[in-house]
Amino acid sequence: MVSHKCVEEFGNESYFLPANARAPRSSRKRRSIKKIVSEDEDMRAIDLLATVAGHLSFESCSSLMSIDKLVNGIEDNRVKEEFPVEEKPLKPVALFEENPYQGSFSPCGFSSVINGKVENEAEGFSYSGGSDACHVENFTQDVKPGIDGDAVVLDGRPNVVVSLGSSSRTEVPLVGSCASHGVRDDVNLFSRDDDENFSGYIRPRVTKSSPRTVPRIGDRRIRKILASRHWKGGSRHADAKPWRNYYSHHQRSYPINKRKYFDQISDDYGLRTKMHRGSRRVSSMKGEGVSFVSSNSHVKLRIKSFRVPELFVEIPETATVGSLKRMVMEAVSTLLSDGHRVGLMVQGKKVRDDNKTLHQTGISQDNTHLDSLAFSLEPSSETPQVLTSYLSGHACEELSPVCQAANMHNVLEFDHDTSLFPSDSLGNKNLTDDSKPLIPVALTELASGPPCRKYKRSEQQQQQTAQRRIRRPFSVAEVEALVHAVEKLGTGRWRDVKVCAFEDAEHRTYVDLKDKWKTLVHTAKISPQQRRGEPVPQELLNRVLNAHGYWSQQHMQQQQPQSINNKQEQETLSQKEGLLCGPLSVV
DNA sequence: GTTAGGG
DNA sequence: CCCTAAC
Repeated sequence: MVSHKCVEEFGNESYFLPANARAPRSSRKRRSIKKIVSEDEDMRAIDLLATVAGHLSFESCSSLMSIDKLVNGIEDNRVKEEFPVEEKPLKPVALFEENPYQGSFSPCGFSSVINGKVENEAEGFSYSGGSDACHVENFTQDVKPGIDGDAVVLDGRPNVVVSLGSSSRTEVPLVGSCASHGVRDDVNLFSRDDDENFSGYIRPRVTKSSPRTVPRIGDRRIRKILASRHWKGGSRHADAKPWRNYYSHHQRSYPINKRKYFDQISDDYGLRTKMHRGSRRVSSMKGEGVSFVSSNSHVKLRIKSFRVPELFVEIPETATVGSLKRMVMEAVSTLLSDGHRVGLMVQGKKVRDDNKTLHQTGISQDNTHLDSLAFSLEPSSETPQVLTSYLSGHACEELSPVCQAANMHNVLEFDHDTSLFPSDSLGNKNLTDDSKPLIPVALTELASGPPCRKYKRSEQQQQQTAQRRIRRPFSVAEVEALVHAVEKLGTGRWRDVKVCAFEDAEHRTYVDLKDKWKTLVHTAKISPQQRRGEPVPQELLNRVLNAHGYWSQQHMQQQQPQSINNKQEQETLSQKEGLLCGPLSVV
């Protein structure tokens, strides 16, 4: 709560309006333009990608089909197991451990799919997506920039590539009958974790006869968009961005079961639940909804089903149904056993802090949002570092043989609930009528001169593709210093704040400070239960609100200088500024 | 180079 | 933390 008294005090003594303070930028209209441009570019990118997907699909004479039924077909074999809460140790796959974010780049750099080509931005090394483009309308598509996976090369041909989440990289040989038919028998599985970190595999393809040069269509802007999308994986906040919405829904865990099946087994689970009432045990991966059964101070949950991360399957149409079933079964089994953990969402928000009590999280016996709780399976790794694995030199070398085995193939995908496709903010109803999940399979050709040499990419690539800085949460001490500085200097003078209070903190830019202040204001406004990370003392948050309110008011008055205001006071206060920088330094 | 704001 | 328009 903002104390009126405090505000008064700040206004009289603690806050200083700089004599040269400029009108707040908020008074300048510019955002609207940017937004329009951005959306437009998004649309262009989408169009391009639609073409790609359509091409790929059409080219391979395949049609999208749901393997939902196939998934159901393996239900009888579904795994019953407990899901350990504790995380399994991550596999040491990251090449650049100091920066887990590097994993966002493909083996030879960032890859994006543009008009059927995959471009490796960093190395100027591209693949091409086969023959002439076919436009297929009403086809939804996706891009998977930066993908991880292990190529399994058998008999010189790629076989099966499965990548499940961040911590599990599993190679599952396909046991299909078509292997003997001389048809490439490769199956790719893609999985997305709950944090929008995509894991998967892009198999480049070489069209031996047409080593054409891949035009670098899609200006850099588009590639940046794609890259940017990928980075969004670290974001914790849902926003209204069309792509964001898309990913939010499609990269989230996907209920492997469908309603039909669910109904069929519901009774079974009811029984089972009773048996385990009050127990921590979870004996099923099924069931989506969760309901409460209250009694005394205990919260009792019934998990009707579990979500597993979305899977993508790529398989030749000549493969047998049986092989596909086995493959899916293996994938699911692997998913459950290899480095996944349980995720919890309450009212649409992921609960990451394992130390919070259920009550603090909002899970209480008097909780009335019975449907607001959801469990999911998710990769045990939060960061996209697995993707890094493909940055290794060996991955690049493995690429070549893979590329040699170009062939048509089909892409199947798990059927999605239409409800999972929200209308985006552009007004596009899921982009297309029978929109399907994206099928970003990059088929390309190896461009001339593979610049992808072992252990040679890092320097050049790191220069070309600026690495995202690691996340460095602000300590309470830093927050304190920031609050103090803003109290004195106000918002809008972030450079001064930096110089005065964070001069020696190399890793804190004034933009960082500005951003932190933004989040602090937000944090101060939300309920303590909704806050995450190291708790900021309420006292500090109160100061944040006070200062924010005060300076906002100052800015308002500057916009509309109706009141003559106290010119002399400003001057007086400005003179004091010099004294303020001393004790604020934070390292 | 800074600032503001959306992502 | 990133990106970028507008200064």
